[in-house]
Amino acid sequence: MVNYKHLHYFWVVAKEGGIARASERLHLTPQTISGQLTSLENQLGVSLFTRVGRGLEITETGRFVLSYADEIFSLGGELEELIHQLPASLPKTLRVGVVDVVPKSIAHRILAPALKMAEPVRMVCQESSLNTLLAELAVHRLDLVLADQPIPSTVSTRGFSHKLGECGVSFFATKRIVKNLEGDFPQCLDGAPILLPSSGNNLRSSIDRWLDKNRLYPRIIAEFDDSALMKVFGQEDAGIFIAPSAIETEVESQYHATCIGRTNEVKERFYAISVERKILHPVVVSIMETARESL
Amino acid sequence: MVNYKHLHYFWVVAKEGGIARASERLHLTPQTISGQLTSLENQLGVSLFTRVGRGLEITETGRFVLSYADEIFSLGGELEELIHQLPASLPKTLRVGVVDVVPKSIAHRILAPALKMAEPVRMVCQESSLNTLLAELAVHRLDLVLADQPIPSTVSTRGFSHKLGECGVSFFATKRIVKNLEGDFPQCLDGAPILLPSSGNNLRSSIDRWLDKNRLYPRIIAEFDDSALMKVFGQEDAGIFIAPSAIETEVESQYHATCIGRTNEVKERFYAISVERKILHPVVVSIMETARESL
DNA sequence: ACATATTGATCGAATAATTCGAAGTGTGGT
DNA sequence: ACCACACTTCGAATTATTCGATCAATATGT
Repeated sequence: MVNYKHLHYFWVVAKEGGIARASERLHLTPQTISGQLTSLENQLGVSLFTRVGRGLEITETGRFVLSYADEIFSLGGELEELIHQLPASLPKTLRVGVVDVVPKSIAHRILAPALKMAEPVRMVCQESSLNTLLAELAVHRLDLVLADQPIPSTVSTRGFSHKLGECGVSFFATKRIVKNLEGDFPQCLDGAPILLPSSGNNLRSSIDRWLDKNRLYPRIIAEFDDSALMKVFGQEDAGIFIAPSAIETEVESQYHATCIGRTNEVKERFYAISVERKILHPVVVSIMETARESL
Repeated sequence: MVNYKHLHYFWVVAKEGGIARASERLHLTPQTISGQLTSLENQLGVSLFTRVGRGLEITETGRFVLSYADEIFSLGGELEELIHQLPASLPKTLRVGVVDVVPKSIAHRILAPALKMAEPVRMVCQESSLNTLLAELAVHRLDLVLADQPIPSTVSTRGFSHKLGECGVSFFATKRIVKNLEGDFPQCLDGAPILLPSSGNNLRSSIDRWLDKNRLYPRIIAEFDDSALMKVFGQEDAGIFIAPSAIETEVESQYHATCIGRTNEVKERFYAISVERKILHPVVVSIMETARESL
């Protein structure tokens, strides 16, 4: 571990161009700084300065270290400067990660109550894959992750999954696609162009099983990590696409498609993942309650 | 001054989500960390965590501090990681600042020898105003500044100016401009369109004095901080422009202009400014020697 | 060439900080 | 009610930092 105190002395010495001047600025005696500088060199195992004449000259390695020290102590200075002029009471901020397969309207429905609370809440949303988000959650950069599956047991991350609800899935298609479908739902899916979530995804596995059971073999046009992107492709006549039945009407109006059928044999489930077993964050508590009602 | 040791403990506690887990990772007892954390809060004058249940919850201020700590200690880690895998002998790097009024070909002529030395030298050039460059020089981010004047006495910067040489100035113009000139040099300058260095510049003052003495009142079309930009305007028929006589042929061929006359009454001087009175950097030494010969 | 001021390095003692053991408080689970 | 857990407080032991005294090297001025 680098000693930041030593590094700081080094930084001042490098910027002041000598121990003597550095000692004035730091209100320390030169012998102190000289000693600490030598400690730093020993700890790092590199030489930072070379004596030349009666002064010091920074080495190339020293320059490299200096460039880092510059950034580090600029940040430190900035922190000190800003910490006191922070607004007295920062708005409560809720940091949410949304797994990208979770439909945006579902996410909105779940998160909306947070914004309607008595005390003002600022929400910061981030969208990514489950693994990325779990990593962020682990280091407390997120308060909550919205996912379509509980925390996988293969992941070593500490965390607890809270089921928010589940619902069946509906199939959607634009008029142009519907026109070419033969037969009723679900038989019409056989041989039809379809857009699906990527393999490895939880919902995808369920759908695959269901299609298989019903001897339906649609033509897979494309696979998506992001459900919104999938829907946009669907809107552009790329193929049949899927969404939770709970948001049927939103999908129909937003993407100009019609629901061609639904099943309750495939369930899409939604989970809130948090670090603590017991939910502490008051905003999260209210989210969980509302979610359980509305799904 | 923030205590980076305390800040580091805070960082680990925040990332691990508690003092107990942090103490394991740091191989310290919880009471140590608890104490140091309280010191940090007192020093900063803000509260970073609040007790909730039997654990800690980070405050909004804490989150703010955490975001800085994250960057700071990531940089520190990066530094530690990279410091040992640095190439054993980094190429000697010479950081030069060139004041923008100094013609590029002059700068090249002065700096070229550095690249032809026995040991490999990497050169990093930066172009800006004299004041900006002197500030960089003061904090040892530059080894050398190439300027058209010695270090101004009004500036508090420590530093020493070494005269590299001087030469007269030549006047250039494109064919289209020459065609409209009346009389011989220097009378032809009177009333003629001219491009000049900005006011406040050293060379500019000399030129003004010289023009005045000779009762020449050219029409000043534009003023430039950057001599290269001025020449480009000259090339595009904007007016007569000026360059040191030493680079007459380069200017003529590069900017498709002809020299219409020269004077030795206006001298352009070039200086190398360094922090130490005695030049230590071997590369700089060789630059100075060659420069004195070639100008 | 010499004295002198300036700069950095080394040693050991005084001072300041960090750390840990022991004991205490409050909380949550059974 | 009890115990296990997480954080605090207090005082003593340990460790790190700082400074005075001293030395070595070098540049500057006479």
